[in-house]
Amino acid sequence: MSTIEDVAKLAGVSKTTVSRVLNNHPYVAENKKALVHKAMEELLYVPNSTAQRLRKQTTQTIAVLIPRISNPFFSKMVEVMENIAADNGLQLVVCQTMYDKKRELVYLDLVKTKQIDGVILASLENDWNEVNDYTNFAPIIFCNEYDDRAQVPTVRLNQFEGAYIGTKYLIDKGYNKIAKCRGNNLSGLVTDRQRGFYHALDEAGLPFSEEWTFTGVSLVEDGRRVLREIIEMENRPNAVFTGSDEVAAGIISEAGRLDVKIPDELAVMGFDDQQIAGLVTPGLTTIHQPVDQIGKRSMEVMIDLLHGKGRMDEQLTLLPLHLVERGSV
Amino acid sequence: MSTIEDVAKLAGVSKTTVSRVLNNHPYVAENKKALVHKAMEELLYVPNSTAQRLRKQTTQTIAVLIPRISNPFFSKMVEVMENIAADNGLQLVVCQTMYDKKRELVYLDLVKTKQIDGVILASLENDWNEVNDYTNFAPIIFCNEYDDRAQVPTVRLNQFEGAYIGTKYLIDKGYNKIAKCRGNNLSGLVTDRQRGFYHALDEAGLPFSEEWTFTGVSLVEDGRRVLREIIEMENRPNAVFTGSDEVAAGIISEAGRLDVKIPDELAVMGFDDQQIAGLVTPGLTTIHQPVDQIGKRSMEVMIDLLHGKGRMDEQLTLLPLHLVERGSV
DNA sequence: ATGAAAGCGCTAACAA
DNA sequence: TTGTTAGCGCTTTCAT
Repeated sequence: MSTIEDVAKLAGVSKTTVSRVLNNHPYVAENKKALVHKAMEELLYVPNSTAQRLRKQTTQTIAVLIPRISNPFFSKMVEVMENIAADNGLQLVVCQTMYDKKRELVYLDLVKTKQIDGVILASLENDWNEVNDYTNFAPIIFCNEYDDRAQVPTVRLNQFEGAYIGTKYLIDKGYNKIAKCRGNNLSGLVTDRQRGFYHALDEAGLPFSEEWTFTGVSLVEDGRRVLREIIEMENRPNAVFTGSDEVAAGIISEAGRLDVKIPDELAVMGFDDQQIAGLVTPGLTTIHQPVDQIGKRSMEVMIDLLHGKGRMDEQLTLLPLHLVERGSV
Repeated sequence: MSTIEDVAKLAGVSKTTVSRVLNNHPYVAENKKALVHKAMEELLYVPNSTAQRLRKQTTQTIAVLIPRISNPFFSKMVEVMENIAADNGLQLVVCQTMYDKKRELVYLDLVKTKQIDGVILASLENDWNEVNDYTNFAPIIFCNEYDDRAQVPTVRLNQFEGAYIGTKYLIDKGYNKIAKCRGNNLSGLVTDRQRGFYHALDEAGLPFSEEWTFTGVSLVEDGRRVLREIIEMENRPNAVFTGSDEVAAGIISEAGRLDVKIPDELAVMGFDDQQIAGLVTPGLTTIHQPVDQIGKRSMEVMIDLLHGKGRMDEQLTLLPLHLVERGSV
């Protein structure tokens, strides 16, 4: 591999001049510029980006933390983010926490060791107190997930409202025994959804049984299990608020297998409006989250931060969500 | 940020000794080691990985090229890859070509500028001749996709056989007018699938009409379009080999909407065995590709290469595929 | 067992 | 407009 010095020698100029050509500096004579370019081609010269990084103290790399990329919501989000990153000459490192606190901290350490310029948190496993310190090392922003204590830019939806309108829709359709599902952690997002759910119930004066809360539910297979558990229940709910299209799809599919009528015997409310919502039978009535916009806006906020625009302290972007009717309710 | 020099001063030793402690060298007195550790903690010292990279001439980063991450086949593949990469202290940079030749070359340039230690090609847009030169800069391997001219390690399936058994299954079920879909490019994988498809047809003495080839088809929405076109046809096929579960799901969903009976009026053969295959109605009969294994094996081959094990010239891993019956045929 | 010094490849003051 | 020089932070000979 040839270096900037080889090019300088061959072109008969100094390293500085070569560097200037490389960085499109003004004040380089055209003839020297040509000489340098010729030398570069001759030597098949390519700048070593690691050396550039060391010198410039920047990596042109940002990390996005998600639970797992095979969740369609996140893969779509990452698709959008990566496209914008690429357009801006940035690399995107995908970090899957796999719902694990330790893995999350290992990824955050990348920031300490100067391996990345910024972090987009699209999920959060640890308590914010564990994470807060990392904000000293590089810009960290929230995307979709959030925490009230965090003084960092956040791009998200009103999850309280999302859960509220979903639940209210079920209630307005006459369902009065509504179960709900959630994963394992209780993040800002999950907490707000719970609040929205209960608020709709309270408003309508409907009861809620703890028996109707399913936890640790996030995959299609979990949805199948939930349906099987529901139909075995003594006091059986007639609707379920899933908080996830994957879970909802599992419920619907299993219902088809076991000949449980959707929505007559059980109404199913999804969340996300993933592609699958339009492919199951019946189609999934769900809360549409504008995942493209969330991903796009988040990456833009991050890029602004990297360019010194925008402030690191609180700055909230709230995106709209809405209900999509398809037939499962 | 404190550097190795700060630590050395505070501990009263040389930079060299600190570096030795950092790298678990033998021949460091226990008491000095303790001194160094204490100084590190006191200063909240973290090594700067860019400096390490420059010195060691390695990045601990590998890139994976895919069309787009939101294709469930690839998101699952990347999930597996990233987990193994993380376990081995490697970062995974996701590179979406978006089916674009230029973007693919931009990503391959990462290798030239020493930004990554290796490339996993899970798709290929350019002709291999365009790509071959890059093998001089870093290890490049094929995963799933492949090209006969490439002398690089390849982890893949027998796509000829996959297409053959899928098509033969349709024929054995009595379907005799079989359409097929493909995307836009004609890679090694796609070419082999075509050969397998035609081989089964020839063997059975079945005719094929060019009218029954749909190209530029890769998304759910494309599948919907294909179904609409098929039912308008004069000489209408009674089965379709899609080459993609997403396309197949689109066909099935649109058939449901338009009240076309699957498989009676149209049999649908998928490819991949994505999650969605078990969620549509009827379930998708499809060719199972062991995506977990492909991803896992590819990353292992790459890691071996990085460790100097394994040879860069031809080395083929062929993984098994099989048909899964579900009801769409 | 430890340290001095060279240098990985590049950029940016500063000087000329 | 160009070049000299001093590092960015780390690892690794080579001495001792």
